[in-house]
Amino acid sequence: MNDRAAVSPITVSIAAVERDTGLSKDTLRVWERRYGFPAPQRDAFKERAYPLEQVEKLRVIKRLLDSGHRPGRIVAMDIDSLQTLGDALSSAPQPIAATESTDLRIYIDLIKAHDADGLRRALTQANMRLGVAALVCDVVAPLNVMVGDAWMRGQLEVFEEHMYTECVHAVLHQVLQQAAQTAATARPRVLLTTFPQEPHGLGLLMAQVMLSLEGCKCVSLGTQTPIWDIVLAATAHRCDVVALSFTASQSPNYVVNGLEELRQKLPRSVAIWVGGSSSVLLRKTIEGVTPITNLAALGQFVSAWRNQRG
Amino acid sequence: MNDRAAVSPITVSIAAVERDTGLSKDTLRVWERRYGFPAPQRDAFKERAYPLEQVEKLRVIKRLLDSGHRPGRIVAMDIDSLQTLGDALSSAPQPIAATESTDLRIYIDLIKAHDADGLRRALTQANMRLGVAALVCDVVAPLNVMVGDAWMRGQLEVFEEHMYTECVHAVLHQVLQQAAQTAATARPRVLLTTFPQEPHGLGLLMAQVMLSLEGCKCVSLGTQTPIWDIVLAATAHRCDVVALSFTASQSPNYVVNGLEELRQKLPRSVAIWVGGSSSVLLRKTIEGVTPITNLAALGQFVSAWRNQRG
DNA sequence: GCATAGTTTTTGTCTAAGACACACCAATGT
DNA sequence: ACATTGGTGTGTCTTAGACAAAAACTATGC
Repeated sequence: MNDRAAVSPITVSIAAVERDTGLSKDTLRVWERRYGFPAPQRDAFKERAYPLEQVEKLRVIKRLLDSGHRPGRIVAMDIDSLQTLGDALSSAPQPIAATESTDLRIYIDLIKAHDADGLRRALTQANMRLGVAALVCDVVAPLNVMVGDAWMRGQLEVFEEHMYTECVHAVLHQVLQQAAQTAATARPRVLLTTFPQEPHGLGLLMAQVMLSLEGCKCVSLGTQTPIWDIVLAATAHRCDVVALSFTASQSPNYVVNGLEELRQKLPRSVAIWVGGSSSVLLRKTIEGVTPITNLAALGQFVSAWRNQRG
Repeated sequence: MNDRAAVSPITVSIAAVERDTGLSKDTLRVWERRYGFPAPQRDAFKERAYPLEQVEKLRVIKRLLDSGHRPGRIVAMDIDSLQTLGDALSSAPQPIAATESTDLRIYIDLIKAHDADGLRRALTQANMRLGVAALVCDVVAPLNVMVGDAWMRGQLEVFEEHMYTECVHAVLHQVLQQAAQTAATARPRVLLTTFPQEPHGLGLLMAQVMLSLEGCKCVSLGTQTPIWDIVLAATAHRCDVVALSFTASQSPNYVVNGLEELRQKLPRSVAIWVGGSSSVLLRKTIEGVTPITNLAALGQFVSAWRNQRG
């Protein structure tokens, strides 16, 4: 039926690689020309057929790219050097107390045991023991980082990460429900969403929890709202703040352009708050856009807003 | 700074059109060559600059494509003819009683009024009044269709649809929480997820609610799980059934190929149940894959499974 | 009248190399 | 110390043509 593949063990098409790695077809072809990697075989129709090991390496490269490395330096490196680079990276920025770290291991163990119920229960208990704010800032946030790292090192399967995300989602939704409903007249009114190519909603949900705690009125649009619709929604809901979340998988270019475009289309009276792990947010300052470096500090920004306009 | 645009009122790049319409750059260029539409202007760098009205028309075309029309017939049509086509389409398949329809209008009105709190409250009340099953099958399911249609006709903005989705998500999560927790030993154990290019999780959540009602043990991976990871997860969680959800935005080709691949990699003892609005599911029969035509009938499939293996 | 098999059309994706804007980095000049 | 310049890295866009896969149509046989 499908006479493609069949050249060597298992190979995948360029379209599949684009889906799996997030690198565009154009980029894959240009790297091949410039750096000699990837070096796909050709199938019966002379089209590129990527061996799985090369796709694996491309994923590692993508992850390193997201954390600040440049293609010219790393694309041609062999897989071992890349691994070393990755290890160095993930062990460096860990300002978490050792006791906390060991604490968090029990969650990782639950993920590895595929115990969704247990994970949900453990998170709910952490909520009761530590309180909502600490659950979000001291448990979920560092856990996200640990899970991301473990995945990059190949210690965690994709489906295990998915299960984790789903559990956290459920627990945070529950927390949000329990938190006393905010009055419809509360201020500031905050619109939460992400840009079109950002599918990760966890950061958004964490922000929504923290903002609700601070007594803000939150309206979430979920993920991937077109920029023009963000503007329309902010107007329709009479929002004071638009809060956006970005992960490192975003093209920095698009993030900056998008934010500038949004800033231009949105009335100056509406503030833009951005957070997440995308490194551009810290490197570049965009006029009229406030970067939120960590979730625990969100309360201060809310206070500042109230002082200025309340 | 950005000297692009500026040719005419407002134009967008080909990359932006790809994001907004879901049509690939290749497709956009080939349509231009073959059908004479879209007919983008050129910016200062001779790159394609699409006027907003053309993007709007492309979105309508995309929607018609998803519901079975073919490009050659509709791409060159003018906007009015397309609109007529769309109206004919959405009024035809509506086996909903008139009384129900008018009932559902109140939800649409709440969406139009941008009243997220009110919408959530109305849905929660419907849950108490009608029960969980009726909420899902008689309210949410037909509402999804109405919202989709209203959006295609331009009666609803994207952000309004997003708000609706987010509210339903929250309510269903809440319902799921309240439903008596299923024992860990309950059977069948069902794994819920979608294929990589399917971002819509609402159908999944509805199915999870219905399955939980029937006393199944559900494990959700959220959306967009790679096929290989579905196999790994099904094994790790010792699942009896893998349930997948598809919307019409899926390329039929990919759906069928993906299902065949999954069927091949998964042990025969694990059933595959598929549901959703993708028309291929009904047209083609795939060996070892069970199509679920409507949510209300899910219970029968669960009973059948239990009779056969319990 | 209708099923099956074979042919034609439609459609989206892939290929190739080149051009070029924009971002980054370093070395120069004030 | 700091602005300006220039080189280089990088990804996206451009072109037209080729072609596989799917859909639609046609012909044949019963």
